[in-house]
Amino acid sequence: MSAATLESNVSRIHVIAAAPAAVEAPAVAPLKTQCSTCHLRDLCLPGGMSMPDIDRLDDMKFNRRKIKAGQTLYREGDRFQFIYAVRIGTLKSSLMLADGREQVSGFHIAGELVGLDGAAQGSHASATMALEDTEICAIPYAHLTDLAASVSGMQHVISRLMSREILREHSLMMLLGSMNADERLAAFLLNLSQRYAARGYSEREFHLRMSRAEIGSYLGMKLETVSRTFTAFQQQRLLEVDKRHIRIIDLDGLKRRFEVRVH
Amino acid sequence: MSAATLESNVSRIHVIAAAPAAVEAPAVAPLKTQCSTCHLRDLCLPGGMSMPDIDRLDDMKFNRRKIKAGQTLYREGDRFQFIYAVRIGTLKSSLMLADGREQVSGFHIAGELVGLDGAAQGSHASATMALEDTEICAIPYAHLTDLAASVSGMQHVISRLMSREILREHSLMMLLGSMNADERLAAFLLNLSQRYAARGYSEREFHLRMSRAEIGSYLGMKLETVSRTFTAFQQQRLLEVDKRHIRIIDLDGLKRRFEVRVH
DNA sequence: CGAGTAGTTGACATCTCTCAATGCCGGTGG
DNA sequence: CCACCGGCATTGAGAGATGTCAACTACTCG
Repeated sequence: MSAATLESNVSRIHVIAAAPAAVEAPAVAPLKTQCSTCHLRDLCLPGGMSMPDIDRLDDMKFNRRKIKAGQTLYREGDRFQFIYAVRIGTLKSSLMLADGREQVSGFHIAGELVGLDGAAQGSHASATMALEDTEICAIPYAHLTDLAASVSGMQHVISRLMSREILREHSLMMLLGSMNADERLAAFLLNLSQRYAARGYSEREFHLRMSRAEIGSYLGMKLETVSRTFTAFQQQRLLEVDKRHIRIIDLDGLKRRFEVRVH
Repeated sequence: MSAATLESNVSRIHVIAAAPAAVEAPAVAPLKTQCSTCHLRDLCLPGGMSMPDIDRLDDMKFNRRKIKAGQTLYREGDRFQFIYAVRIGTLKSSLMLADGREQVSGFHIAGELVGLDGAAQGSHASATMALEDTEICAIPYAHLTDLAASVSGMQHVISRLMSREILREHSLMMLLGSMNADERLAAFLLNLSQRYAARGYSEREFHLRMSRAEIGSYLGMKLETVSRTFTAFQQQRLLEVDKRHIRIIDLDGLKRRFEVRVH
């Protein structure tokens, strides 16, 4: 059921502070990862790259880190050094208004990349924290751009990643700007469903890793409204909801209620 | 007053359909532009680049195009070939929901870049049209990425542009997700004010190029609410509003009402 | 001059928020 | 082992903000 338990026996290393950008692998290194043998390679950074290009990625041997539930990967204002690929677990990114209001800007699951927002000003504009015990690959951004100079395809990969992030935010803008509560929650659930499906999990049954308040912040509504909308969907026999466990009964019904390509 | 009339005597060429990506300049070429002599160079693509790098940009000799008010630069689904730098005028970009609902995703003025959203999938995700007679530089994206392979700084420039776009959208998400009507309109006006100021125009007095409905769509509210909020601001002596002409009386008051870094 | 578009304003409907009470866990400590 | 506590979720009632519909004005363009 839980993605976290499926693979939680991987390593025991905790690197919380930013790791030094060591290129040479020391004799006894922290756990390193190669893209070519990663089970997420088609979804993640190397998606769409040619084998020789992926080999060049392998040369970089990315550091892995574990982040416990509730710990932050980076905060607003932190120096931008890495982008991060989620291996296992779930992250949330959020923005802060001066008066403390929070806006969740995204949830990230295995195979997704986080941290691209830092490239514009050299520091992160958002904060990102783990919603459950999570493991990531830290990809030194400078090395990636170096690689882009020599590997022709890499330039495109970076651009595509960023552009994909722009598209993702487009969808959220659409949602926040022109949809009501029902449509927002339906869009959110359908989007999650698709992303789980793409990773081989059930598209109809999953466990939410975020609270009602976090969903609400992401969707621009209050937690009570999220809760009421869940109840309404349940009464309309679209879903079965038990706290954070969701079972979609009528997927087409949900889609009919709202058809949009999110992400 | 109007930026359009200031410089409308530039050229008379109209290229509406996507121009062929002609690299070799024909004997009698359409008007070409060099970044190094452009009055917008500090705000636009070459912003922050070194002189030798800008010289490389000059070699590309971008085509200019004029777009009349109401005409579109590209539509959702069009092949992604160019990014566009606004020289004169104003553009709006928008996204479409299946049922026809529109969400304005941005307004673009001189020195700003448009079209980056196409890089992810090779086709544009949004449509962009001119709100007044507008002139742009068409920058062939493929040439830009070619250049990135040879000019070390160019890779960073592209990434920074995209990341800036991500930040811009962050602000809009913040706005749509966690602000009320007053705050939205205040943020919108302050943002415009800053952008005009950065271009040497008045930060206190300007002419809106977009309708109430377009502002509303951008801010996630109905046109009537936009209108009422304008009236309220006027009654609070924050603004003087005469249709699309805005004069900010109490800039600090507006900021106090809402402090956020947008764009 | 007439039609059409854009903007404003009013009255009312509706949706979402706010505040408050309650229930349901899971963890902790007596 | 049980009582208690804190965090999360649900639900209700009422308030407040924004949307809807409609009327009216001012302009612009033919």
